[in-house]
Amino acid sequence: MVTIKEIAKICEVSVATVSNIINDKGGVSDETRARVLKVIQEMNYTPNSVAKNLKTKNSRSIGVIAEDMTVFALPDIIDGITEYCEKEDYQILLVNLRLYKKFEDTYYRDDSYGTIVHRGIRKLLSMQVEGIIYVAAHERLINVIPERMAVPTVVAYGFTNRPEIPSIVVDDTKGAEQLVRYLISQGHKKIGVIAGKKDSLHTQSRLEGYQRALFSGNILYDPNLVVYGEWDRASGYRNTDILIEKNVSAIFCMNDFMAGGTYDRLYELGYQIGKDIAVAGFDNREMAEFEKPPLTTMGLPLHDMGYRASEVIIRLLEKEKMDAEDGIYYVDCNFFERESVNKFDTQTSHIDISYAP
Amino acid sequence: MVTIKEIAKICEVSVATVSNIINDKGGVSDETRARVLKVIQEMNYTPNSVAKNLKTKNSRSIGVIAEDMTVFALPDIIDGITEYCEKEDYQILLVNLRLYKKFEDTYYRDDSYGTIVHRGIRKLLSMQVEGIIYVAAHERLINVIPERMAVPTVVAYGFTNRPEIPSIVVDDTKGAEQLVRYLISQGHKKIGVIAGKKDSLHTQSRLEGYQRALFSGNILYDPNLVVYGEWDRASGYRNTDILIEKNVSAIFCMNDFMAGGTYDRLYELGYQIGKDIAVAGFDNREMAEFEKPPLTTMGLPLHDMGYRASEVIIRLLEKEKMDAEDGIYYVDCNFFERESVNKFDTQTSHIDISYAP
DNA sequence: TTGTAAGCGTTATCAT
DNA sequence: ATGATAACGCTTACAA
Repeated sequence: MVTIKEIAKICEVSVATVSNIINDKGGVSDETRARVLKVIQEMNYTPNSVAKNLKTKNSRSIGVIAEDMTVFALPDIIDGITEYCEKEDYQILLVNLRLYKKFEDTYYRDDSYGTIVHRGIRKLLSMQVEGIIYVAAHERLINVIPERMAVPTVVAYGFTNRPEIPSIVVDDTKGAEQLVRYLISQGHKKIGVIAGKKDSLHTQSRLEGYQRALFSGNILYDPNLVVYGEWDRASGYRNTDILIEKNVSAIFCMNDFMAGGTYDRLYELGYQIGKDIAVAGFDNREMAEFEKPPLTTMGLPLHDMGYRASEVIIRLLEKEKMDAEDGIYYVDCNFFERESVNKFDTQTSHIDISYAP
Repeated sequence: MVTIKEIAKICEVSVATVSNIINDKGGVSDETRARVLKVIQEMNYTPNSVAKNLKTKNSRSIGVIAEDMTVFALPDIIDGITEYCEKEDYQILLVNLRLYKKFEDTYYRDDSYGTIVHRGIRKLLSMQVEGIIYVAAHERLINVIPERMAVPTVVAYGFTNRPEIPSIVVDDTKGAEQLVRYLISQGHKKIGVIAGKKDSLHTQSRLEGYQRALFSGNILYDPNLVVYGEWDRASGYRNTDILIEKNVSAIFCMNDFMAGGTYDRLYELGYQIGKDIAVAGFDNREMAEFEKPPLTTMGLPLHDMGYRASEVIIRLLEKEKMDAEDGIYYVDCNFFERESVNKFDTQTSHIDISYAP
């Protein structure tokens, strides 16, 4: 690798001059600048940013800790991170914890993986990253970030409860509210819910969104219309019957997988989705588009959360104040209107197989 | 950040001694070692690897250039890369080119994106990566890698035609052969193929695998039984009729999307997949598992390719010779036997709606 | 306008 | 067994 010293020697100037030219400090004659630039070009010289970093103490790099790259949310989040970082000319050091691969679905119950996280952080810090973005594999409370981090840190797709460590999360409540408002706008009043696991943050927020939409639509909230699933297709299938018995005209499933199960069951029961009954999902997983009929769903703002996370951390690096007082940034979902929601006409009753109360 | 100098001062030894202790050079009394180690612990000192890198000229980091993180193949490939790199204690610098986002599906027709790639490479090189892994978004000939790369380079999920730049690719031929052999083992002889685009490398290799399987099964290769699609669901749907007219007992779709289209059409036609007729896919996309019935398919060895890519490049760094003579490493697919392939009994004829020749 | 030299945090050589 | 010191490639006062 050619160094600044060699360029200087060839040009018969000092390294300081070369350095000044590279970094656009003034005070260099046009003649020498041209000569030096030409040689730099010819020699294909690129400054060694390790040396530069050592001297100037800014690495223009940020560390990204991914709980598990292969979980569906991560690639888009990281994509968003990289987009903004590229604009601001920051490099990314990636640490993939592979938590799902290592512990399957259980790692987040205790904090036993804390030491793995700490190791990742140390590594990144030793490489002089200026900030760290921790990307959770699913949204929950992240409490493995050490006290007194040496560099600004933000958590994407997870909460921290610590104002000094901003979190970037999905605005589940608003997303669900918007989705259910849409259902209501199509004439639905009796809207069943297949919720996720009861202790999930997503479940709680989305339920609140549902309740808000009902309220603003002047519809009584009937707790009997919400049942809890396990986020998987089977539980969507299983819970559909309960809601059908209650004679709902629309079913809001809190994720697309469960909506898939609802599709399956509804199909067996002889319903035509998008005609006899409405189904809506959440997340906008790849399959949503390929269901028959294509599933209307509320897409997670994965890319936008990553983008926002970069914005927040880079603003932190540049010492500007944050705008979210409590350090929580809610990012809006994206609505995908497809074909699974029919207009509901109160006059026309739909197929009714209710067991009658 | 605490430095080695401060540790030295506190311990009243020289920095050289501290350095020797950290790096396990001998010649230090147990007494001082213990004392220094204790202080290092207490002060939570981590060596600055930028400085270390500058001095020793090995960064233990490799650059990963991803054509587009959000394309389905990439996360698993990168996961494989990170797994091996973690074992070997190499760090990853990630550059996400975002080619699909920037150019949609056309960028790979010309090499106009070459300058974007070069910029990424320069950046990585300036950060002193010891090697570069280029990860293509879909398998094809990659000819944007500059001549005379300053560090070892390998391409994952793409060909280079340059022995000095090894490529890691899917063994499509073997995968297809294995899949079709399986079909044959289930009694199928008249096996239709919905191929991908005719000019695709995947199509050509998978077709060869099909032919090899037929040959070893002593079955005549009938070119009329292969039709070409566009890799999308619609073309699977459309081409199904052609094959059905030919009275095939099994359909091998060269990807899962087209298999989905075949499912749709077969369903309309009144066939029971996995009973009246067999369907097999390729790729093992997420949806394959959720089709009804679950689709038997040949999974792409994404993770394994990434893992192998790291192995190859790290071996290159350590100057060991490669084992693939021409620099191409074929990685085996993984078979997923599910429920879409029935045993075919020659005695029993299946539903026949052929238009009769 | 250009050059000299110190220093960033390490490791490595050579003394002591 | 330990320490002084040069060097890695760069930036930056400051001097010329």
